[in-house]
Amino acid sequence: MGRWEPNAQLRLMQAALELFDERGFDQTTAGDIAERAGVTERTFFRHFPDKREVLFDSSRTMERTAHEATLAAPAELAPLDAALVGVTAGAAMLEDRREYAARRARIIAGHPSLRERELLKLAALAATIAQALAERGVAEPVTTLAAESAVTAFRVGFERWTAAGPAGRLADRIAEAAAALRELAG
Amino acid sequence: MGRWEPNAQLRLMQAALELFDERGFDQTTAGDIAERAGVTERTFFRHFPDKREVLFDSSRTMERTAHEATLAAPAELAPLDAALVGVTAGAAMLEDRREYAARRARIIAGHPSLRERELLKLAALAATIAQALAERGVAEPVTTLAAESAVTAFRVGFERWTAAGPAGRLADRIAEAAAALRELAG
DNA sequence: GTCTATAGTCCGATAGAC
DNA sequence: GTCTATCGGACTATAGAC
Repeated sequence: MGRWEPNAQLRLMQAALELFDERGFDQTTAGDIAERAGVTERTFFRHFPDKREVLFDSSRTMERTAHEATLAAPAELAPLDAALVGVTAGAAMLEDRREYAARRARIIAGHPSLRERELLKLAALAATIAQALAERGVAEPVTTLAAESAVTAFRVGFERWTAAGPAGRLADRIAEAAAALRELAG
Repeated sequence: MGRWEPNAQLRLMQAALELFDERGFDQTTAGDIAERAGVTERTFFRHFPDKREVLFDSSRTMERTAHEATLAAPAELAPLDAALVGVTAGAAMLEDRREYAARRARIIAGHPSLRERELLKLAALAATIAQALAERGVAEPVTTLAAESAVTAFRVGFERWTAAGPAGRLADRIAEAAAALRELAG
């Protein structure tokens, strides 16, 4: 046991989610979050470069996973299929956290500034997958088009997964969205 | 002639583009832009809710045009085709401003905060087109998937149009991207 | 850990156009 | 008189500099 409670970063993330939910993003200052987590405001900004970023820690992990899975997909898969393997692998870490994911998504949907940040993260995810496709020998503009399409399928699938009804698997919702996309483009 | 020079908003937009280009987004304050435009900082924020927005005035027009064109597209067109008619119509206002568009795109690409805002505008464009498709009687999730695919084609086409080589038409670059997207999905 | 600049908001006041 | 665009100053929170 050190001088401070451990896991300051995790405590900050939890405190932020609670406070944004309770009083809204604008009504929550970085100082408020730090206080609830038992640290100073300065410490908040040492862990997160800006106030919004505290909600997007998971996206780096997801990006890395998607990149690796896209690279590791069977060589005979077409670009779009490989990209879908990637996003689906990245999405796997959400399967058993539907309630948390939905709550977080609701907070993000409620504030344009958070939507912006989410779009940036999804664009980064698409860029990473496109990069992996390029490493598989796929050429532009197919890399970008396949990666963007896969991320679109993820987005639509995620939306339906969190929407309502019985849980089901996120991977299935993504596959359904991808099938619908293929049909309308074919 | 009134008390002030007219067209304060346009002057602010031009001053902002120049300054962002000359010294960069971070090194330019709202006060700097206002000064060059001959107004006060306070006036800047009356015209634009935040500093980034001064670069995105055109996107509202583009959105409206795309919405109308999607609605007015021949009834027999499939959802993706109608959405492509929409984005292509919205993109038409850029055809004779390639140099300006490329300069603006370069500035945006150079700053994450501006990329965020652009992604938000493109998401709004996709949402508007999806809305138009819904008014045409198309159901979810096809509305969203077709609109997102059309915007992806626009994005890739725009990128190639501004990239290099002889000018050519933006509409043609969008059509090529759409064709490539169809092929990889089919 | 403190100090500072910038973004962005709120209030009231003022001057011209209609 | 009403409407709209401007200005001036004070104020908070973010975020980065020292």
